[in-house]
Amino acid sequence: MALIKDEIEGLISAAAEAAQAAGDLPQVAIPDVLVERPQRPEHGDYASSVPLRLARTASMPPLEIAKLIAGHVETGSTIESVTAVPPGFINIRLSPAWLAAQVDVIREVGAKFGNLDIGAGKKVQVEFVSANPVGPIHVGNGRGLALGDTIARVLDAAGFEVQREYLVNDAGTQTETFAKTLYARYQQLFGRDVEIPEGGYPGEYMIDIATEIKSEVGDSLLNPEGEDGPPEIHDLGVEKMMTIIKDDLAAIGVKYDNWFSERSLHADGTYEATMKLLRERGFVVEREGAVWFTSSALGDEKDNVLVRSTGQPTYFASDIAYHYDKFIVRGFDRVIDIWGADHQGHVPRMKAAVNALGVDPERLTITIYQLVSLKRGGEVVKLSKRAGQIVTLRELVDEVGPDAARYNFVARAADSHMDFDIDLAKKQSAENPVYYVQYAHARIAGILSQAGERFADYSGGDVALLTHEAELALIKKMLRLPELLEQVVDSLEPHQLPYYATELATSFHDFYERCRVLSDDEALSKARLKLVSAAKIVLTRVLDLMGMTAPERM
RNA sequence: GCGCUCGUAGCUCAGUGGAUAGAGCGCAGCCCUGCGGAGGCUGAGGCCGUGGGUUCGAGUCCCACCGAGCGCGCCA
Repeated sequence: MALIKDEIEGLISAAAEAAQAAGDLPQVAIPDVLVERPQRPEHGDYASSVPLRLARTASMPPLEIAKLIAGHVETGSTIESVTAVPPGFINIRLSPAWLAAQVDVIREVGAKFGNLDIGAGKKVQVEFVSANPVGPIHVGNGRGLALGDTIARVLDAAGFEVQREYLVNDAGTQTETFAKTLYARYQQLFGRDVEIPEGGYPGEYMIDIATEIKSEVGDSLLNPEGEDGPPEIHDLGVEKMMTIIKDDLAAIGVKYDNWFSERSLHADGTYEATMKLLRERGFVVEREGAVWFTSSALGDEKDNVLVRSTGQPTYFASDIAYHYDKFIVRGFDRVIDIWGADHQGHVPRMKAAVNALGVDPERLTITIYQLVSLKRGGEVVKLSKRAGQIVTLRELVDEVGPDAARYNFVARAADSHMDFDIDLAKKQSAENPVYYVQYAHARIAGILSQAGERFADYSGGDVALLTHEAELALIKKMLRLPELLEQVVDSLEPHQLPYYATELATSFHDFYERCRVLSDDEALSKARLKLVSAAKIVLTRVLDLMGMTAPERM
């Protein structure tokens, strides 16, 4: 759908050109017209500072330029007024009649309100979390989950063909250590006096998995004492771990479209094909007994090892093959990788690698989110799988619920260092913005169900009766959603959504306090019911974009 | 030491180079004989880490410094 913002930008742009054509304004280059939303209502609904930026090149006072351009703006039915104000802003006010009419538009568009077509069906992959299958999903991963899933939802709304993917690292040294730990636990269940390996995984869940395996296959995986465990331990363990992880993800409502096995890259020849391509393109050298990728030639600080002197490929080599698969085999137009800040040093070499494969690095976006520190009772809890002191995402979701967990994770910009105070999250659960927003929805549902008794059909309501300040403010807020989505698609910063949701709820609550919906005035009641139902559509949509529910009653 | 990120109200955080810097929580008050008070309204609380610079205009861009997190492996 066309954005009113774009329309206004076009009108101002055209007005500036018209002013030039009329000889009012000198023939200088006009900067891109971008309208902003002023903070103060007396500055109108949209504003442009183009005159201020034009003042120097046009060598005219900005206010005079503003007046000239304002005089040339073609005000149709959408715009109420165009005014030039000091020091040189053009303020634009939308027509109340046009605003009121948008209520019918929103109701007509329905659940799709906010959708954009900027994606034009392009294939985008969002890969996020991809935690190694060596332990349950922890709270820190929750941030990546909320980010990734929300980005995917927004891209989907913007017309991209989106795939959510989880890379299962089933081939690395970490899962080997995991398998050794598991085998030690397994042996312990048979009374053997063995200890879990150095750097292994001491968590309780390992005993649970071992017990499960024992109950399923008995002692059939037990090798003679002193020997390593059979490979089946590894595969069975990874499989069971992935089942736990999938449950954890389901608990917070994230559904992946694809689970990609790292091992498959080696099994199906993708890895070999990738190395061959890198070699052909001259980015591979052998040195000190290892095989290196010359990333320093492509802007990285240093070269990186692809194949260890032991013959084992590094994680980095697998990751290059993985991206070869994403871009060249599967043909995604765009790939978005979401990584924690502990992988930040990996970004330049991954970009370099994609470049080396002959893929435009612009097609790969790597979003880094800062790590989460957990606070409990004012004390910082270290998040470490190996220390066994993990706080699982499941624990958090069980305590605060999936909606609150999601809201809180997505509400922080990825760049910001996040302190997640578990005690506070629990304590505030009744005073949370989460419930503030959901309450607005429940209130609407209450009104609508009550309306059913008196106004079974309000579809004939005349929205032109919606002229109250609070009504118009609510409509304006609703109309912001598509603009916001455009912004999120552009920045990939979905933390704007929760803030918008809160503002929308505030606009509704304010309207509710000031305007009685169900009254003796039948015509006005019907018009307001339309407004309320439109607000319900938009609230539901923004909650859904964050993966949250819109409860009918609380 | 070098690199990335951050530093905004008591706390947790927003703030596409624009006009008088915002929200939630917390704090002090006020508003229910009409649709859900998990609500509304008012108030207190800020040298936007420090110092320079760019600009008509800087919380926002650049540089330096201070402080915090992360990284700098033939780990992932």
